[in-house]
Amino acid sequence: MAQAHGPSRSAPATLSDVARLAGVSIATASKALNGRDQVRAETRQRVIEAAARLSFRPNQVARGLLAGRTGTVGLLTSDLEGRFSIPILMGAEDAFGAGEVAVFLCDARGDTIREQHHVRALLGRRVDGLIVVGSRTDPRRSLGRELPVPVVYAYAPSEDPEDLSIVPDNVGAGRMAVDHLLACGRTRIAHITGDPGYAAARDRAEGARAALADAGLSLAGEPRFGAWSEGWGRAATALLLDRHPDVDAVLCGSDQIARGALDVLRERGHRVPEDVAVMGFDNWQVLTSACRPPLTSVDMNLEEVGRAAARALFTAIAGDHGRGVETLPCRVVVRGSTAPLS
Amino acid sequence: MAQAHGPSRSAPATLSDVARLAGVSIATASKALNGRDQVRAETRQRVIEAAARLSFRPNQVARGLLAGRTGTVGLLTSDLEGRFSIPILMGAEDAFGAGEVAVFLCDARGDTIREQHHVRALLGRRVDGLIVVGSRTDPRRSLGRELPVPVVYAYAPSEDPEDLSIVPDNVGAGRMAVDHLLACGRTRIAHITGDPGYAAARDRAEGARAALADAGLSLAGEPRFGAWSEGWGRAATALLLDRHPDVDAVLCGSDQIARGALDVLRERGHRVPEDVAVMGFDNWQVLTSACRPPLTSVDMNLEEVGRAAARALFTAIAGDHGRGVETLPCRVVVRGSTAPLS
DNA sequence: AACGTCACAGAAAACCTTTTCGGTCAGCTT
DNA sequence: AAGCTGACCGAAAAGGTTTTCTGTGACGTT
Repeated sequence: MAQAHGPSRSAPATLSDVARLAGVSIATASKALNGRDQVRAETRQRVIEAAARLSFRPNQVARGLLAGRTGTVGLLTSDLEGRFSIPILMGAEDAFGAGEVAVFLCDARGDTIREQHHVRALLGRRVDGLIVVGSRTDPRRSLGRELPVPVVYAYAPSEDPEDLSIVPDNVGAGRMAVDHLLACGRTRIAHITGDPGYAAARDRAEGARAALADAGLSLAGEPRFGAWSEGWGRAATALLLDRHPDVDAVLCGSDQIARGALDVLRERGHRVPEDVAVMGFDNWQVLTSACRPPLTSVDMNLEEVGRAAARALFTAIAGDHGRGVETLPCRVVVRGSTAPLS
Repeated sequence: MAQAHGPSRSAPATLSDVARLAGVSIATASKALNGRDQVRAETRQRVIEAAARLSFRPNQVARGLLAGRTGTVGLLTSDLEGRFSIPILMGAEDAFGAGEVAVFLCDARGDTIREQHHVRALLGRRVDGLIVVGSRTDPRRSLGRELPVPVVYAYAPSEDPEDLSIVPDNVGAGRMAVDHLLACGRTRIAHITGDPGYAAARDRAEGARAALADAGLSLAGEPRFGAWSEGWGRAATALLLDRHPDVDAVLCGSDQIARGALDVLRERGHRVPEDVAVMGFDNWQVLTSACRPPLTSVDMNLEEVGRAAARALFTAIAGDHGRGVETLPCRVVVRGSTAPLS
């Protein structure tokens, strides 16, 4: 199966090939192709044709060496598997791709050693900047202030306030969720959420509480912290219904938890959304659309987080450094699991 | 918030800085650091210390320009959002990272124009090779034979048999699934699967049929093609139970379909796995562990597909080209939804 | 003392592009 | 005819590293 011929592997054409074919010097060829003046229109045309014939593509490596900027950035994720990195990565890739910047992808797999290794490798390649994507919104160790290139932290903020971090506004997300439920006329709202070790869980709960307080209300019972799983969603909902049979809304800390809640509600004969409204967080398409009824959820706008991080890195590379933690708003996506009380 | 000072942005040390500090010429410094001979041990030591003091990292850009190989590859996905690309990407990143190769990530978003654009950009950066990751196992258009670097197709094979493609063995996966159900003593096996426009659906069905034929059996009814959704899983299972109330196993074309099937079975009072065994494909953790009972599923070994693609690209870059479609075996992951008939 | 050998260090070329600066030539003015 | 202007083109340097080739001493041999 293996063999050694393969397709044509001729070395790509260089500028001097183009120049030779067009009968001009290298310098003239460069000027002609880059739209600089000092070149007669007719000469320029000859060069352009020669370049086309050889399918010449300027060597970005050489250009990078000369310019001191390579037009590349490193994107360092700590956990590709987790589903939060992907939309951020897509947003960043999108924003950079438009700006002719190429992205090196590195996955540290949650290992600090590997992360250090990747940082060194990326610096060796003279990236113009770095984006560090975390897997949780809890603050993470800074890469340090002594790096030769700007760094932007996305999703997981840096512990160092001198660094620039872009994160979704989880507190605001909790507020928005409760505001939506209040707008639906719900007043007995319970909150079932995930692992209290996660800032996301605490922040969302805090936002929910604050929004209720603003309305002169409070949660039905304490927030129920547990795990980010359907199993916990089911268990906690069962308990909730025993203790507070009159709830008219369950705000769940994730779509998975919400899915579990929906299943138990349905099994126990509660109608959603007529009797009880249910909401989740993350707006994870596969889950929200598989739920019965489809799940209203708060979208964390992660793709926008990625785009914003990319833009921030752009301006930092241009010399204009930001600092501190910048939060981005989320948005409620309404589906069948919430509706006004009739 | 924005401002212009920021951390130290001194240009990284160059080899000539090191040489000057060590009091030797650039050439000697290079030889000392790269372990070549022609350098006295004492001199070498001085150079190494100087390099450490300046935290010198050789400029891979310059090295790449000289060597003609950049130590970079392009990873071109057609659909990052879809969950199949990610494990492949992780496997490839893993295999390359160990080999000191850096990966450019590009997402074409299913758009041919954008794909072409990315290919050109990557070639301009003089990548040593390309991996093209598809979102479906259906054959896709080749990038062409005239590219100056080797290309390996992963997941979605190239239409051109001269190209090298690495794909999971969906036919084999169908066989393995049925073999497992047969080993559990099941004989009345139904198959509910997804969109018949997908080769994955057809291949798995074909494998299932072949394995049953080998055992002198056939499917309970025709394979039920539909959509890759829980909704279809529910609907098809309801129909199936009406038509064939005596099935003792349902092989589902995806974990989502299987989840729908499980829900309907439970709602109708069938015990899983005692009365009916249920299996899915893809081994999508979030789903398999959220199911009641946890779902037995066929893992497509996508990470291994990514690793194999990376290895194949490695050897292709070394000049040893493969061709044709190479299939990789899958594996059954047994959980609570299948068990021997008692 | 002349020569050869050996160990080591440095100069320079190569990789490819961009940019600066100097040079050539036609055409024009005085 | 001499000088000037302006348009155009090419030589060369720069960017950082690796490698080849050419020294340059020290030392040992004849």
